[in-house]
Amino acid sequence: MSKKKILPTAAELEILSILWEGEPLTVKEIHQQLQDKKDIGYTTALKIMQNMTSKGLLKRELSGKSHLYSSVYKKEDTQSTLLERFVDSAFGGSASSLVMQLLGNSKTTEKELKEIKDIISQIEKKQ
Amino acid sequence: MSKKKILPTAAELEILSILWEGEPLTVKEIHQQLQDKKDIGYTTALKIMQNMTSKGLLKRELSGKSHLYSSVYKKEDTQSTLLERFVDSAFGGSASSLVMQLLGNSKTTEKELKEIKDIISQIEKKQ
DNA sequence: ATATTTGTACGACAAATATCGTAGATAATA
DNA sequence: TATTATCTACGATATTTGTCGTACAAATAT
Repeated sequence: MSKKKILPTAAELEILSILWEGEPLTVKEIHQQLQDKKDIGYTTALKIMQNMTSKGLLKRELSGKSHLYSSVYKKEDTQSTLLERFVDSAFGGSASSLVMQLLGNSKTTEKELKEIKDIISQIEKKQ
Repeated sequence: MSKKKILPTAAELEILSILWEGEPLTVKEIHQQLQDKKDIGYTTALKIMQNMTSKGLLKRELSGKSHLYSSVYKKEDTQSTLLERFVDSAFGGSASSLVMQLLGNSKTTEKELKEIKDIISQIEKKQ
């Protein structure tokens, strides 16, 4: 038992986020997209992605001279695991108090509020 | 402008969580409570708390021979900042998709669902 | 007065992460 | 063919965090 979950670090998550929008990608493409956010060297991006591959977060295939990378785990699965851990560590396991913070936060727009409402009424219907 | 926010690490957050339940506390008291979760040495807890004090996460006052520690930032403020960063990094800034994950998660109980609903209708009333 | 307990301070160390430089291989080009 | 560009592989290094051990000071107990 106990397949211990490998969770991405902050830098790794940035790379995963890019991949989830359109896999597979080369290191070059990832590096270019990363430039929008922060300024790191090509080999840094490469190294991180190589490490992620060793850890089992990414897989890759040869394409000509270079590699095409894609994520091993689905976006939703990774998000769900990260979220679970976050609720536990930052909100003592209370999902509702997390949502309370979220809705009290000025950054949560009215549009998002409506979306959240809709989600809830849909879930209610199912039960 | 731009006082950069100091965010607690995982280990630091555990200590903060204890403090938020009843400040101030001594290192000894914190260390004892930490034992429930994990087995670390006294000086480890001490060192982390000293580092947190340097960083500005904790403040302390002398009380006899020992120090009484308390948190500098309110629970809600820290949670809010952590949450904001988490939404950005793990959910591309979309709070509603975070809530969707949360509500789809089997670990979210029906009681929590109701609480979340109540929060939302309260917020709606205000607007 | 001496020994023990209780606390802090400080330094050492390991692990994980992030960062990059350089080397070497292959492909494209001049 | 010789040069340049493009990639990967492989260290080297810095930073952060977590972890203690040891030393030292002060209070307490014997």
